[in-house]
Amino acid sequence: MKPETLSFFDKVYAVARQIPFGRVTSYGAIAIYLGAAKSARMVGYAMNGSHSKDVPAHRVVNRKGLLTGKYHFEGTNLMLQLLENEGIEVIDNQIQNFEAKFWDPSKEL
DNA sequence: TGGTTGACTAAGT
DNA sequence: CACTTAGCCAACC
Repeated sequence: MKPETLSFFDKVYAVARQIPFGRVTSYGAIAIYLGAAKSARMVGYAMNGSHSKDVPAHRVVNRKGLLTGKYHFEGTNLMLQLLENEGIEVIDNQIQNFEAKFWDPSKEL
């Protein structure tokens, strides 16, 4: 492989695409998996371009399980709907039983 | 080339 | 307990 052709963003997309159905992860977890633990902000920043990618951005939330990025989706409830569609209960932008749904790429990938 | 940005996180007030 | 500050760093302009 030639990682040089893949920007940090592309790596983020690659990991995000591998998030299992019905599971979620955090920006920081992805950053750690990519070897840039301090670049959690970059992961979120990368998701800005996820619109044109096949990236399930709705499965990526902050480390509290809060849907901080839901306003970046088209509607106000699209992200919430997508999560609920996967069997994830979300109340007030907060994923319920978040720890059970959490998927850590550095451990499971 | 260099300053600004931000879908984060942890720690402090 | 809610808000603020600071650190972080790759992409963007």
